[in-house]
Amino acid sequence: MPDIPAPGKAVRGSRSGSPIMAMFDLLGRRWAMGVLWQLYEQGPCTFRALQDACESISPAVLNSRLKELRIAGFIIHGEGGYQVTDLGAEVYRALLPLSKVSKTWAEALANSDAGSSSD
Amino acid sequence: MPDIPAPGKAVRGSRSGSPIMAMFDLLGRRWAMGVLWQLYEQGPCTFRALQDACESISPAVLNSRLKELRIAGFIIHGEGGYQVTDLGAEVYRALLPLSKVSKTWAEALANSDAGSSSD
DNA sequence: ATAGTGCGCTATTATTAACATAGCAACAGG
DNA sequence: CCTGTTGCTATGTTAATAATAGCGCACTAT
Repeated sequence: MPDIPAPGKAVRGSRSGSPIMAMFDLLGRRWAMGVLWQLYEQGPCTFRALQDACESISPAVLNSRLKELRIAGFIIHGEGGYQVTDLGAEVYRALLPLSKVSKTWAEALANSDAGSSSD
Repeated sequence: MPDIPAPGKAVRGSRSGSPIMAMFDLLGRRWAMGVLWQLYEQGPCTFRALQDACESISPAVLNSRLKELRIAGFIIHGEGGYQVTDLGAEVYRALLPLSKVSKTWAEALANSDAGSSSD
């Protein structure tokens, strides 16, 4: 198991482990944000339900991300299956602005596509 | 050149290409958020200055991320070197809540570490 | 013309992460 | 015992990233 990023320890982009860089290191891995996002939206669910929600994630990667997010304290594996913690929910909410921008992005691309062929 | 994620096209986590999943696919790559973050903080700068700011990014990866972010429309390569676009600045601002949570995370870890040995 | 500098990258090789698929061990119900 | 579901691991393959060296270009000074 590779080391899990955490504030205070050397991470990608910051040898001193600045919190934001540790966060980037943790969430900047394949499926990390997607898993957290889906887990929040689905509510507590099983490994396989989460795997389904992600459409095409392999169990090995899902397990890695779950382990990392669990050690980070963003999710737990309790009664009703996997679920986000309070901290995890905060992270989810911190991703909401990104969702908003992504829609702006989609519109910007739609406009530039429409304009590039006719004008 | 591998394909760059964009809303509307099949991406990791969404075959239909939902904007947020496209965003996750784009930003969920090594260094992607870090590069955008540093570029915004540094202001317009050269390839090598940006490489320095990232402490330990290889030129190949930096170039890949820059290409992807450029195609996405988050950054441009103009007069003063590389710099974020208006859309890129919006993405940066959307990452600010994540920075805030990362500090909460750091404190949570510090507290749990302090408590785990004595209690 | 030549040498030096900084620029944005590319080439190369090695290592690591991720993918895809199959399947295990544990538990529950019948 | 048989079937189904659970969380998860093993395996072989492919893609991504790392680490380092260095290229071609433009500019400057000599």
